[in-house]
Amino acid sequence: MVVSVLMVAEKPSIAQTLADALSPGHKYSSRTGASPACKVHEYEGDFYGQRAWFKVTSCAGHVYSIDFPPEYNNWDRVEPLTLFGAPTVKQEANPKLRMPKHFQTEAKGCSYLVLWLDCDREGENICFEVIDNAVPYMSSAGSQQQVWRAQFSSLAPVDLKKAMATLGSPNKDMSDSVDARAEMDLKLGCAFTRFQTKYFQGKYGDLDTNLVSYGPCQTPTLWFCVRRSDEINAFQPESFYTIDVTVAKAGRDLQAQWDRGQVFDMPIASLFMNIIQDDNAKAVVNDVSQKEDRQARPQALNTVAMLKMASTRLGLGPQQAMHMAERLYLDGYLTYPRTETNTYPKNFDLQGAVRAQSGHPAWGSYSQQLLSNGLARPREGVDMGDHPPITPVRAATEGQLGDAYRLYDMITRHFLATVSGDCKFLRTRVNFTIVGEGFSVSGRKVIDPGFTAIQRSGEMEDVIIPDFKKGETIEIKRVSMGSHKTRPPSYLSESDLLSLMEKHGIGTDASMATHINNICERNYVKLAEGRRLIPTQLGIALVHGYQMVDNELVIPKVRANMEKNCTLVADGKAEVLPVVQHCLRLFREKFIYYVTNVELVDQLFETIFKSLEAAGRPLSRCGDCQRYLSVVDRKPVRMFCKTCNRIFKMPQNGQMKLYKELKCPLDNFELVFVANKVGKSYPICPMCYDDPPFGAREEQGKHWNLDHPIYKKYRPAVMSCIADNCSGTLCLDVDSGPKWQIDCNVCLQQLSIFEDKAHKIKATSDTCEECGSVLLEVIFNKGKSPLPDGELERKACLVCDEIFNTHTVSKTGKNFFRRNPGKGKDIQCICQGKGKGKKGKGGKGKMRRTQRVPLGGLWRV
DNA sequence: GCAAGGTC
Repeated sequence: MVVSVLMVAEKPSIAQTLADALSPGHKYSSRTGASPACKVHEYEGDFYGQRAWFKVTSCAGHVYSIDFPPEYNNWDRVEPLTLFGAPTVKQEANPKLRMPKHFQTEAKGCSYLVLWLDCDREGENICFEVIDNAVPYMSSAGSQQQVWRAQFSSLAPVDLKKAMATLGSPNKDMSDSVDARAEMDLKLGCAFTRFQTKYFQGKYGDLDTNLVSYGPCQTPTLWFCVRRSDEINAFQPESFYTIDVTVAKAGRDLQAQWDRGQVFDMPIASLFMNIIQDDNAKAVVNDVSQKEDRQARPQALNTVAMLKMASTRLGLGPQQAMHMAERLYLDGYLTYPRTETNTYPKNFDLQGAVRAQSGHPAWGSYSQQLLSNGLARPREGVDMGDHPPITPVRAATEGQLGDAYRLYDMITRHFLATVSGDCKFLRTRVNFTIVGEGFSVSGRKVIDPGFTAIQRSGEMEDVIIPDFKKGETIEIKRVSMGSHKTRPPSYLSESDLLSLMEKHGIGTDASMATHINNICERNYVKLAEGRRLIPTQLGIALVHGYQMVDNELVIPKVRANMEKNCTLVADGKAEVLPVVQHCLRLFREKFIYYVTNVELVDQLFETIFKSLEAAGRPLSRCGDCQRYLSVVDRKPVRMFCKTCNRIFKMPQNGQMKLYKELKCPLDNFELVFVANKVGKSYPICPMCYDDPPFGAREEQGKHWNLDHPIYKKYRPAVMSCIADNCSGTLCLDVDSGPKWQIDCNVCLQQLSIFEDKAHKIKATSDTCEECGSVLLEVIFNKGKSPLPDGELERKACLVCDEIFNTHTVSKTGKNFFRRNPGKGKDIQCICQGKGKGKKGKGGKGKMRRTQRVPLGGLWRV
């Protein structure tokens, strides 16, 4: 019997590597599965003594990502503090890839599942995402273990085969630690980000960011930049002095180095100066030494090293470099670009990789030379067991790669450099004394350029000096005292920042570039010349603000502590729940403290940014207070009412003007015209745009021009809502007759009038004598009136629940109709005049009739 | 609209 085995890798390229390594004779067929991204490779082989049909496929990273349920994603209605205790849901990380479906279909009929995900915590976590989708659809494996985990430390065929022979089980603890980290990151990141964003955007009109974000990785990343900027600002320059001696030999002037380097005392420097300046002073050579020195060939490239080099040598930002490297990887030019390993695995085919370059127009001959002379043994480094260092796979020209060629060129030259010899050079040092003070002149001559022949930036220039002999006297050409000042350090470069992040464990090889990009995008730092990161006033205010409130919010320790706690979970020394709860409780406290002390941060913002009021320009009238709303034209574009203390989100693109001074029929706000250069121009109501009426939440942010169906459905502004604390407007649903319904456009309270009976209602200019509310005019159909006769006009007060007959066209004279409020209770009709009620009980001239009030009468529902 | 982590 042939059993089926499903094997799953972390990404498509590894599935292919697996099939190549494990299928007998490299014979396998490939097809597309339910996911457009992940192929399925199939072959027949042996699985622990059974004949088996193998299906090798992959994920594309995580199947799921964590988020809040939709109801928690409304920034206006959810208090950020509640996020700490909010539930979370797992969503498909990329629904287009249809990964769950992919595993469900491939799992059918399989008895065994072998998980080949990357051997790190994230990989372990993805194992369980796969298990959740696959196992319920698999066939029984009898008494055998059904789910297996391959543990491999390299992707070399030998290692993969070894892993296949020694399968283990997935580690739930490691997986749990990832869930723990994800939940904490989500909750505290979102809580702080939402609070800060709303707080500062509600106060300032010229914040130059859409989002005032906080995160356990991005915030410490910013902290590094601000700390350096603080150091620069606090820097006090100090004077120091040098003795600059120029000697001459063979017609050449040579600048000598003073053995003391520099002194910080002016009198001392002058003293030496006086001694040396003596007319009789002589420079006598006391030593000439020559030493062979070498510059070591570089280490193999891992991600961080590549990003640093791309930044310093190519001027490419980490994010940009990462994208290029990914492209080159996907197109088969490079090995996987996300790796921490900077040493080649033992069985890495270095020869093959060099041979692949031997036909290249720029470095083909160099590669051939390397091959014929023999490759140098690469330097040792760290093997993290994830992926080999970043290495070119096949040769490519500028024509093939376009823009990305620069990066490819850098990586390939670097690769060739790692298997080239060291750069050897001869250092010559001539020591001489002038009245007992030591000086020297140095020269350098390259003996063997080694790797610098291919890695241009490593190139060294010769410094040739004439020959000197011990004991000889040299001519002193000039002596002077140099006065200098110590200089502050520079702003951090991208490369410096990457090093710091790596050192402090902020982010991963795959995410560091994103964190740096984030702080740029949020306008916390600006990229300056030499790819240096200068914090903006916003970035500085934020970091200094955190420091004043709670320094632990911003220092790298924040991340380190979380990681430490997650490690406890991964090592099985702690349970997920208590760890997550502990950390969240801690951060909840920090959050509360931050919120209560945010004024400290705000003090810093105050000096930098303009208040909403100062930044806005008056545009249109508020529907509630009839004063002018102001618009803040910079993003996020918003309007605000100073009097009502309310902010209205507005469309982010387009010029805003007043629209014919027309008012929104629903809420009386003056309409605003949004003029777009591209696309449509349209009028909107600030209120309806920000908070769509009648619960049309899903339409938030959409255009609410006057053609919107909701404006046709409702006859507006019947009167103000009668609910407590509601400023809404009661609007008549024009489609609802004859069972007329009146809805509040804000609190959504629904009222209805005279089920089945009323013909038409509208607002009048009369008010109720008792409560002062606007009275509605209610017109009944002839014959359908609860009253015996004809067509009546009445006015109704929604607040007092009363209806007044004001006029009748019947012959029965003046009627008065009153109703006792309450569902199911009787209403009474008292006809005054000469009417004749069917069941009239009153005497002459007075008629009484009772009728059961239908449910859904004239009271709140 | 938010975090950080995978990868496409």
